[in-house]
Amino acid sequence: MSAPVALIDCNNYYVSCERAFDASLVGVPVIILSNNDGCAIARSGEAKALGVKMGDPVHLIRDKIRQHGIRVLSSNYALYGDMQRRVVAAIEPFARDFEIYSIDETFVDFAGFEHLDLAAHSRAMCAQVRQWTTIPTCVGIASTKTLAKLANAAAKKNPTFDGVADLRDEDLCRWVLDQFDVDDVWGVGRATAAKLAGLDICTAGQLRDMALKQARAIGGVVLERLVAELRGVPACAIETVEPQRKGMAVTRSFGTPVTDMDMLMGAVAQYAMRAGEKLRQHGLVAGRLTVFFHTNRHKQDQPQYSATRTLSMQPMTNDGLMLLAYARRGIESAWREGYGITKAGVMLEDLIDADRRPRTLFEDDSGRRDRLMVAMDQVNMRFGTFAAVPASQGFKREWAARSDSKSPNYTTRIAEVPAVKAR
DNA sequence: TCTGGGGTCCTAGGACCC
DNA sequence: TCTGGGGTCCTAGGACCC
Repeated sequence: MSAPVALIDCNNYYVSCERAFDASLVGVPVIILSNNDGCAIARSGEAKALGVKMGDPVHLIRDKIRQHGIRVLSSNYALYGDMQRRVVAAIEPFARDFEIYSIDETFVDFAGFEHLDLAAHSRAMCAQVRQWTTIPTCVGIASTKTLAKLANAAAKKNPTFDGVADLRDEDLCRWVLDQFDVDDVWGVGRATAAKLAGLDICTAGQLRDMALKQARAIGGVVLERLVAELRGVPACAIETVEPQRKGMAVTRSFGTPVTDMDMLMGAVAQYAMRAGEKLRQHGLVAGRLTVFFHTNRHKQDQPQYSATRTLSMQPMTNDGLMLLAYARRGIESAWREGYGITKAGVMLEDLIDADRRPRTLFEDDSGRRDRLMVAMDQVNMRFGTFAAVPASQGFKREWAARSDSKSPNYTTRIAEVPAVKAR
């Protein structure tokens, strides 16, 4: 028997974060919108019960929102990111080790804890998270990460588990796997589910019983590993050290279409500067930059244009103004008049640690540019994003994404911290 | 008027080399 | 007239995740 693995997952995470600071959101249907206030990306239980689906475009559910008085909020990532820090701090004392898998999910290594009643231990962990953050959580325990994901889903779905499902019991595991559709399994998406349906494999239990060879034939090594995991044979370990990242991106949709190259340049200037900031935060430099922009693909009756330019950067850099210069070249070479551009972005690849950066013969080693970047980071940190920007970015930002109903930065900006009044 | 953003991994196929 | 086989590296694209 392999060591127990648990997945602790926050319920309706973004909504729960908002509720922590606004009691009027408790007990009523709430949805959180994607960037640009485009579609619903998080829903309270009440909103799910009203039939709001993940990814529903908000303009298609206006009637439902009005009819049921659904509360609608723009997303507030500064808040969700900061709350995650607090959630993880509450989990930490209960785990031998852990892997932060996403903004609302953490895998917990329970190796060496087998002598404990792990369900009780997990409930204590959830109680700690709730006390420190008010955020409700569920836990799934199993012998592999894939089974822990399903255990967690079972704990959320079936009230008899009371928030914690332990699938190390084989009979219980079989019973639960037969309850879930194959596309509920972690790693099975639309394409794979369709192939499996052709073989009459429709439940997680049937997928577990599939021949490994056949799994390999239709879904490659990924599906083969997945079937092994469903059988309780670990094929993916808990990653407790954060792996070196391979790329990063800053991309946005525009609030209104952009038809002017200078205006596009303004948006991309902001993304390039932000990308440089992210590189410096992670202590990295990049060797390759891709800039892209395109028209609205949902409107096929309008003229479509999509462009991508990839440039290799020498020397490798994390200097925002350098990134901006490369991005500018890409845009100038790809720009065409006569289109309404609705999205653009800057992506960086070939990332390595800044202190392992290969030196080139003719570069400026004085460090002046590094100091400029440090200064800009400090100004923006202290006076708010966009306090110091290159002139090409402009200050009007006509293209800025919509964010009409964002909650305050309760925990990350001192001016917006909620005040508690004594009576 | 109105449809997100940011990642990872795997595979196939071309270029190139010996 | 006849024209190998195998390895590596890189890139683009698909699939999936939250």
